[in-house]
Amino acid sequence: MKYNEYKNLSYPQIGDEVLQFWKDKKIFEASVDTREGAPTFTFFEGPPSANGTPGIHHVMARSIKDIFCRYKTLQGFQVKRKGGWDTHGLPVELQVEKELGITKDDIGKTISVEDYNEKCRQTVMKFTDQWNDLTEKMGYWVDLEDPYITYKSEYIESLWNLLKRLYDKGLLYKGYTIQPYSPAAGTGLSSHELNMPGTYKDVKDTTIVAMFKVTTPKTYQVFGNIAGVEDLDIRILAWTTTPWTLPANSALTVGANINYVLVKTFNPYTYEPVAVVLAKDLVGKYFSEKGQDGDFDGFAASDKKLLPWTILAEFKGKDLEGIAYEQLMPYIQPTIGPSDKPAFRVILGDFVTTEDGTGVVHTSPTFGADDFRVAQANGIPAIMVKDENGKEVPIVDRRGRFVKEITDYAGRFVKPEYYSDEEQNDPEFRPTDVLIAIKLKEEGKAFKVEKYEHPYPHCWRTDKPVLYYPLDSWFIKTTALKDRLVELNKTINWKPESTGTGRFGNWLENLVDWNLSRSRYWGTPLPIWRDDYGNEVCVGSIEELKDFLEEALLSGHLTKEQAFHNSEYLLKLQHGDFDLHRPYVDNIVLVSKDGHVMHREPDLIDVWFDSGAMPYAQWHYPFENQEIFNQSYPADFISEGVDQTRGWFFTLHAIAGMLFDSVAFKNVVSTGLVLDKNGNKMSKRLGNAVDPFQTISQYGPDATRWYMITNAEPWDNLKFNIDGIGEVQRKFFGTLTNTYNFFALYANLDGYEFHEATSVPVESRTELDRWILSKLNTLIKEVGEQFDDYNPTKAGRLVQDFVTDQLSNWYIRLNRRRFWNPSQESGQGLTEDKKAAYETLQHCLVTVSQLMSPIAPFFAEWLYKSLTDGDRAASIANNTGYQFDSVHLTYWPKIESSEIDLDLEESMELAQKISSLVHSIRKGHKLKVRQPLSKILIPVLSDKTKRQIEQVTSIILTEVNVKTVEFVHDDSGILKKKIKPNFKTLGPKFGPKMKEVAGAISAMTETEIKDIERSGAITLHTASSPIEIAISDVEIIAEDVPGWLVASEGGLTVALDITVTDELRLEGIARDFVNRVQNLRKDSGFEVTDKIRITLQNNDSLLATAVTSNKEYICQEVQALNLSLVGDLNGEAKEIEMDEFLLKVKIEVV
RNA sequence: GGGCUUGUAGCUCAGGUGGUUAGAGCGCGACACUGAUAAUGUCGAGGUCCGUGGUUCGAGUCCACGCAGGCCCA
Repeated sequence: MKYNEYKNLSYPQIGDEVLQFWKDKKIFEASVDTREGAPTFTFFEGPPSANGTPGIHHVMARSIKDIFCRYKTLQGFQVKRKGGWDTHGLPVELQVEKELGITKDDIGKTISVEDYNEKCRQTVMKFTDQWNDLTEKMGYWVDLEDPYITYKSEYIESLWNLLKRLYDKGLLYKGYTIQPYSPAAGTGLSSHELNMPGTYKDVKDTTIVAMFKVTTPKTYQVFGNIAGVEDLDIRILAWTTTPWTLPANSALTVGANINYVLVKTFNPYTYEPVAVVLAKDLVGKYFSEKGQDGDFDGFAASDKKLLPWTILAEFKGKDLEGIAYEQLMPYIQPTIGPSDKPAFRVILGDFVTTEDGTGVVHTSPTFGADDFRVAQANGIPAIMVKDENGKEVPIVDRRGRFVKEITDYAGRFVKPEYYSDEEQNDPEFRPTDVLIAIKLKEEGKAFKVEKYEHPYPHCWRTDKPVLYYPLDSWFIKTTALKDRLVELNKTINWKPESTGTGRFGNWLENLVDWNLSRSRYWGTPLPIWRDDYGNEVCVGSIEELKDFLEEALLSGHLTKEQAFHNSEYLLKLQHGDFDLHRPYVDNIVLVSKDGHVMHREPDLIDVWFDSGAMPYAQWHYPFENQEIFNQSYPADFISEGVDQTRGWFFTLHAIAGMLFDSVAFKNVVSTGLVLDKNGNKMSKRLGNAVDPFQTISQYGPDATRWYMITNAEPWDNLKFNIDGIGEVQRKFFGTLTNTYNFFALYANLDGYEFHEATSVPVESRTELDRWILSKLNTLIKEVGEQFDDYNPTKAGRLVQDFVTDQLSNWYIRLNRRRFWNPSQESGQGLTEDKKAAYETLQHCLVTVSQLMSPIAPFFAEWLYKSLTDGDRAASIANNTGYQFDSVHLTYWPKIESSEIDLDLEESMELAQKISSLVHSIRKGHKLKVRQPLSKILIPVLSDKTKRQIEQVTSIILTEVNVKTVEFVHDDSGILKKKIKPNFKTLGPKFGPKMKEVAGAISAMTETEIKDIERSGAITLHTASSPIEIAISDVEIIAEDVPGWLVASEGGLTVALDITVTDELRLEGIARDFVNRVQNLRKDSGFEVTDKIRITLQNNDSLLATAVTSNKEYICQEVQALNLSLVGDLNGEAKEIEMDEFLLKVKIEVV
């Protein structure tokens, strides 16, 4: 047997078998090796972390990656894809802590850093086996033999090298960020620690609405028009729940589009006249309605409980920008840096709301993250002091006390909770916030002081409130190259585009410096050593580290212990069994040129730097593989989830742009999420997560991949419904398998073999053959275009529609007769016609296997091999088409333009439409297809349509079981025409008069329609004026043939003669008879090739006549050698129901 | 709160540059076929195109404002 036939095909089994085949024959390796020397297509693998188990969304993400790599391989590119593992970072640490039942506090106490990191190293690869297993089973081709692993020394060395390059360019610097900090514990808190339950507690704080005095109001336009402005004491109101930050105030932030008002009133504590600025929406919060436009003159004499007030002016926040005010608590003057502007000004910020407060935010860059950001963006300096080493520090020390420069409160804790219980319980005790409130009231700088209850974060260790506090951090100065990064981004092809221009583009536009520092244990150490005297080195390689170590040892400035650690490490470096992680590198002490010892900055770097550096570090560049790197940079293609936009996509882009003035990737597909079928996020906790292993073992990898890819475009979220996979399996894979089996069944019966040299020339094949080949070539073109456009969804849908609608439902169905025509046994050999049919179908199927192979690699392989294995040896010998062992080693099919016949495609479309219309009429009149009818009438208004229909007439006739097609021409006089306005052309001409014109056109008489057809134009008279209509402004269709049954759709009309003549009736009965005999054959278990003898009991003259007069036809159809009518069958007959007869018949194999 | 994104039939999705009657598959109903048969085909029912305004002769499509979901960031 040449083509394997399959009963009860199991898709998971195909997966297993093909996987084994790939392994045995090393097909993946071959798919790379056979492209040696060809242009490369570079793909970067975004490394997953193997410390968790893979989920169904990984199948999705990796299918996308796999698809384009396979596609480009088919296109002839060499596509190397190195796998990788992300191994550092917080999730690993957390998992280890969970497993060991410890917290970060235990590190260095109950467990050494050394042991802790060792545990991380083991844990991080914990599920590697599962990942590898899934990778194989889902058919993701990636090199797992030699993956990059981010914790390896080579990898880290590359990172150090990149950091050194940044450092040398002055792009790596030490600054600070505002982070949650616990003075009681003396440590910063991660966002994870801040999200722990119980962290936020309701506390009652003293809050102050402070009054910031505007200097020289009349110089500002916004106040300029106010009468008597020079006499006003204008104060901007700003509310704070942390009064202790007021001495550090250096700006006020307002919302650009928020409405503010200037309100004339009195200071509620000093009763001095004043005019205050606050958000309009919040006026009601501070002023009672009774006081509006109240008695100003009589206020002094009143009990002063009711403040009179009146609105003097209203303006937008943006009108206030730049206004200067007097420093509220002038203990310390800001040091103005080179890029700074003066402090104590009004600036704009997007985080301002009118939910509470005054709509003006008191801004102290050292004690608020928003404050810091907005201040930096506006060049506002911070209020800082210098410590004993001349280093700038905030006005609150690390224990939470004011520094000495804040004379009134020097040494006081800013939060009462930092005092001991005893101190707090002293009746004389006043929290610092209260002292500040009193002082401001006395100075006439407070508008309102009150207690306010709100949630505030607390340190989970000490239970004391957290401060937002500036902590040292290392930064990459991404802002310095922002413009270039924006430029480079414009050259990247983003799918979808909006991620690139929107999410990513906006992110670049609003870029801040990249904070590299992480206070952790398991990660890449920052390779910077420094002392307290301004000396600093950045180590860029292991070689350098050796040199520095040697220098340090020779310097004589090390203690005994330091020298011991250093020489120990140096020895390890020399032997190659070193570890660049903590704690080992922490013990290295270097010595500066002027003889000071330098310690490593204790930070680790952001893991995103690890992954963003993979283009270089995966090859241990620049220490090794320079050539490979140069060939494979930048990447042609990457793909990850859209959530990576500010993660991996950014870090890749930033490093490439800053160090190599290049993009890191040219094309990127950012993928959406995989949700459950109800659109909820999948999570193990909710139990709605789908197990990828189970899915693949149940449905096989191909249906799973096909479903995920064709159901939604990659960047849309996918609502994953397992039933959808079943549907894809039945609909697409089932149909395709059936189609193949159909081919195999008859090809084997006929002993068909493919010989390229003697194949039937395309031009001498049938209409249907040429049509499907034309469709096929169109398909190749379109699928290629979609893959080129990185749209696998559209590509897959095109293939699927071709297979189900065109190939199976039209080509195969209409050609069945050709295939089962028993030419071989009747001694004719394989006729030219049959051969053409096999060749056409086989070619279609092989091509389909290629087109679908990127998406469904296993099934495509199975299909390809089933179709071509038998021809392999000959093909190799003759260097012809089917020489490749695997579909994945073939080359993308060439588009044979000469085989594309769009006119024929249109013809066939007409045939399909006409057939459908006839079926519809038959249906409406309960005329089953088996009853032949005599005539279809098709009105045609153009010669082209007529010719196109004529080309496929025979196909239509067989499909709908009608004897003839007749065309009704325009001049026959029996057509009834309908005229419709063509709005597209009429629109520009008539515009507003459209309704009138459309009405006039619809009302045209038969004569007028003839007129416009003849002369190409006509003048119509509407109510207002005569109008000129051209033939192109209307659409004329023949929609009715009076006296006939008619159906029409889209301008195509079909009329059907439903008269059943006696002759047709007999023929119908004969067909019915054939049908019953066929059933009987099948029920009796005869072989398809068996010849039979039929004996029919003559008990009805109509039936007898029908059978006799169609005897030849019947015999041929049911392969009867003999058909006889007898008087009585003596009970040997089978009784079968026909519509109106009781059939008594006997069949036997001859 | 901000940026991006999605909303069309019971479900999953199509619907260049606006053109009047909005499509497909599944599901559902009916029928046909019975030599692709645990297949297959045909026909049918099913829609306030998230809402409200606006632009236009004409809006599923363009604009504005909302509502609901998603992601990222605060």
